Amino acid sequence: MNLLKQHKPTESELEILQILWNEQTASVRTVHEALSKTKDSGYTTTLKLMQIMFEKGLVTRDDSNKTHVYKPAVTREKTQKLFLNKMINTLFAGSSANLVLQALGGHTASDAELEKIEQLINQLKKAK
Amino acid sequence: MNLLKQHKPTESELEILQILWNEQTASVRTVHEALSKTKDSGYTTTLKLMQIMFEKGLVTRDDSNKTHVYKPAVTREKTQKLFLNKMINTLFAGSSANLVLQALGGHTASDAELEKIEQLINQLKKAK
DNA sequence: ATTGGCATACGAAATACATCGTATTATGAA
DNA sequence: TTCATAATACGATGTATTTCGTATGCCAAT
Repeated sequence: MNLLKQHKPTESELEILQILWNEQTASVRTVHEALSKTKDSGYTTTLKLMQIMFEKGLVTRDDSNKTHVYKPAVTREKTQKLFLNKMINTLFAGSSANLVLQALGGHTASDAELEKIEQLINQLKKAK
Repeated sequence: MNLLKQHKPTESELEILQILWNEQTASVRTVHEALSKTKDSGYTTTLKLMQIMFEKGLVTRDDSNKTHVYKPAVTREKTQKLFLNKMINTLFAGSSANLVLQALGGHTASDAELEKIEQLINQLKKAK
């Protein structure tokens, strides 16, 4: 239970974080309801997971009321970066560009999204 | 032990696959030597992992000699795609463009790499 | 032929993760 | 007040993963 460094969330923890990031704030019940759409595990499973996440420092909670209210304690961006780094290192030989090429190749992005990416590239090129 | 669908390699298995992808072909000894640079677990640990990977179908091996020779049975590309998909879904709200933006933002890519990405984007735009 | 070294096979322990059942507690309605 | 409902706490189980120790076989050099 390291409180200093960001824990690498597990698969299930990520599913829960996703919901918290969207809702900002949620009870176990709310999270469980949302999870149920794509998964079928019991309520106490969700509860237990969120309790563990609390111990790990992945979420905070307000327990002043009977029904505790949870918030994410790590940002989506930081977590994305954590996993991207890991992935770039273990799967893309350290090259972020490799990852980008693979991601763009395999999945279709909308025109608007492509525009955004192009803009970012132009910015990056200017910054040199 | 599903022989049909690609297994999702574990963390340790990915480390081994990386080495096999680079070397094309390697004995347990070779893999273990390479692993030792960044990790310190025993030789039999590496051996056992590679045996399990063989059972899962992640690698093939030639056991006609005393020292078995292993090859990757899954491609780097397929595996990259596997993890990218998972990641895009669980961390980037299903948007590959989000992932690309984050990856480009956080890591610096070389000019040449940016060029390649730009070219790909142009191709994608034309294809519509 | 013996022996030392390196290889594989395999069982078993240690850890992490996901899941659930049961006990207990708080709350609001009858 | 009593009781049903819904929430939390927590222990226990099951499974996957990582790790290692020990047994055993093979081969080459003495």
